[in-house]
Amino acid sequence: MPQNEAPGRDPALELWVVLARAFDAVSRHARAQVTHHGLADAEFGILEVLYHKGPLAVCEAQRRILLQSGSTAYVVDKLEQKKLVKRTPNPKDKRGTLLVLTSKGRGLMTRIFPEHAETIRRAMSGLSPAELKRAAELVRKLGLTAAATALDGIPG
Amino acid sequence: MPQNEAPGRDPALELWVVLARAFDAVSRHARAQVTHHGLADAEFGILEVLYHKGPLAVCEAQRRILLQSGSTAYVVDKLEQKKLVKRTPNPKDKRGTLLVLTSKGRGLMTRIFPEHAETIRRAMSGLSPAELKRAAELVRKLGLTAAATALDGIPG
DNA sequence: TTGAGATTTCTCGAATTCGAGCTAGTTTCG
DNA sequence: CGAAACTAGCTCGAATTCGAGAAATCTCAA
Repeated sequence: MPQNEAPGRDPALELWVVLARAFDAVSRHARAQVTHHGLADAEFGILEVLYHKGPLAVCEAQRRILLQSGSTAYVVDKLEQKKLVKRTPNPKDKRGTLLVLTSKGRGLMTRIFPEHAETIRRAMSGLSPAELKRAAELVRKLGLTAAATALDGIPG
Repeated sequence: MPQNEAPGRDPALELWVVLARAFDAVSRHARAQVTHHGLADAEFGILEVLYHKGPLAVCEAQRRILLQSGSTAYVVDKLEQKKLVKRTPNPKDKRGTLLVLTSKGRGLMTRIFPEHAETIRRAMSGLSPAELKRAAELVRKLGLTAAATALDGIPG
């Protein structure tokens, strides 16, 4: 049967395929580690950004974890129930809410973040430091330009 | 306040962050295009693999779309309801089911796959052909080694 | 041949995510 | 000032995904 242009022929489609696979493979490592501590991926994402950046508006945290606002509200609810973060009014913007790590949340991150970093390092140990660096450059450029390209224009 | 080792310092963590962002950015393009035709991402994934490889066992299709078996059954149900694929018994393995594109399904893919390819190409147009090739090499290597690394070993 | 272990596929409930739409607060600028 | 446009964050229903587990079949070494 005549195979219509195989995706492997097109460099962009090929990269798309390997990108999805790599993301999935590394995700599994990250998820396994994080689940191990009773956290969902997105929960860990929020905690991590607060841990590294300090208190943030919900919308700022949201941008970093790549979820829609409805999902973010759901995740923040969970974290509040677990007493890992607290919502506080944002004095700079009365629309907004500031997310703050509780001491319980900070303690948890202090315990598990190093382990998380080690998990990612191990998952990526197939690339040499130079390869990691080069890959990050290229993939960053890809992400930035893809994000900057208009979503709409369906050709045809 | 003292910022604990910023993720930007660690090449592996850095790549992890940009990888997730790039995947997300390109996904949005793919999703927008595919949604435009009334298909979910995973539905398109199944159709595409059948379109390019011919009839496949459910488990083979599943491996390529990176979903768990429960989710795959759900997606295949949807596609059957839409009369885009058909489940047929697998003569080689009585446990299994073979997925076959209907003519409606093949017609749909013939119409929209070229557009999909163009969408991906456009989303990735920020990289030169040489960069695409190099990125694919590195990211493929990353994905393969990450997939081959044991999931369990939580250090500590 | 046989039986332990692996594979394939599905079901089902729970968890997560999306997406649209709403309210309230903010910004822009004539 | 004041209207229009935008932003922040939420709710809610629908869609999707996961994860565990069951049933059928297959594999392969003893």
